[in-house]
Amino acid sequence: MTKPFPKSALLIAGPTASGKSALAIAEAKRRNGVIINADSMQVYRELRLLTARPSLEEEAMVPHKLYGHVSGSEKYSVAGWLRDVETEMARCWQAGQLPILCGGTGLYFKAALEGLAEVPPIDPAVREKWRNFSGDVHQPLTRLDPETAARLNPADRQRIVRALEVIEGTGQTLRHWQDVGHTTALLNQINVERVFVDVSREVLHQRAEQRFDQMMEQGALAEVKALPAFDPTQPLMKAIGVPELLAHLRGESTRDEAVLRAKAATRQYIKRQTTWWRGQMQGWTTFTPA
RNA sequence: GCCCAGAUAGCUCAGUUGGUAGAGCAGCGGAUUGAAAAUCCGCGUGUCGCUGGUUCAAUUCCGGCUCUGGGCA
Repeated sequence: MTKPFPKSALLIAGPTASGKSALAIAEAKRRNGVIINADSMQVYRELRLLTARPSLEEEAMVPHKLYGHVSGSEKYSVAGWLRDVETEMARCWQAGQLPILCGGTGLYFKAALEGLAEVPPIDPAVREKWRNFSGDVHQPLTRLDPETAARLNPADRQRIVRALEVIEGTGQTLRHWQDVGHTTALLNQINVERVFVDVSREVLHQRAEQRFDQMMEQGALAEVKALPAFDPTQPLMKAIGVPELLAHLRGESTRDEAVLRAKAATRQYIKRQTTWWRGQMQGWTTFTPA
C-alpha cells in the first residue's frame, strides 16, 4: 500500500493591480510552481496589453498556463475554464509541480472550490434565440419558470436570459439543476492554500491609473484597432478599455475622455472585486505586499 | 478701467414666486453558478463664493467685495 501523494495547490487572488502576479512568480520560483491563470479576460489572445497579462519576460521566468490560449471569437466561460484548469493541475501534479492559480475572477475561484451546477449543454440555437431576443425577457421567464423569475430582478437581463435558455434547452428550471447537485469541486480533497492580496483602495486606484497610462503609451489603441470585427456581445469586447477606446476610435469621444472612462471602469471593477471577496470568500489568508 | 454673464455636491449643471436644495457622471455599500473585467440593486456625500442690509426667516431680494468667462477700451 503506497500512501497517495498529497496533492496541493496555491490560490492567489486579489483585485486588479494588487501585485498578484509578482507574488505568484516569487512563489513559483521558490516552490517549483506553475502559474495557472484565473482571470476571465487574460485568457484572450488578442488582448495582452489591456488585460495586463504577464509580460513575455515574466512568462519566461516560470511556466504560465491558460494565458491568451483562447480566441476572442470563442464563447469561453467558467465551465471551459474549469475543464482547462483540471487538465493543467493534473499535469502539474504528474510532474511534481505546484499549481498556482492566480487571478481576480471571483466566480472562477468559487467554482473551483465549490463546483458548478451540472447543467447539460444547451443547443446553441436556443442560446442565440434568447440572447438576440429584443423584447422584454422577464415576462416569458415568468411564464416558463416563475420561481426563478421571482428571484431575479426584472432588469437583470443577463441572468434572465440564462434562466430562459436553461428551461427551454433542458426542460428543467435553473433551480432544478442547481439543486440536483454540483460537479465535484476541482479542489476537493486537495491541500489548498488560499491567499488574498490585500492593498488599500487608494493605492490600487493610483496604481491602476498609472498602469492604464502605461498601456496607452505601449500601444493600447493599436491593440484595440487590431481586433477582428468580433460580435459586440463576445466577452472580450467588454474588457475594460475596449468599449472606451473603440468609442474614441469611432470619434465619439476624445482620447482623454476615453482614458478617464476606462480608469473609472477599472476603479469600479476594483470595488466589485473587493465586495466579492468580502462577501463570498471567507477564510482566505490576506497578504499585503511590502 | 468700464460693461455683461456666471459662482450651488468631487465634476458638469438644474432649482428655490424668500421657509437651508437635486439630476447626470464620479464615489461608497451590496448581490453574484456556463458573458463574471459581465450583469443587477441600494445610498446625496453641500459654509448654495465672501461680507453687510432688508425680513420672523436669505442659497434666493438689495449693496459692496473676490474670483472666473466674454465684450468694450
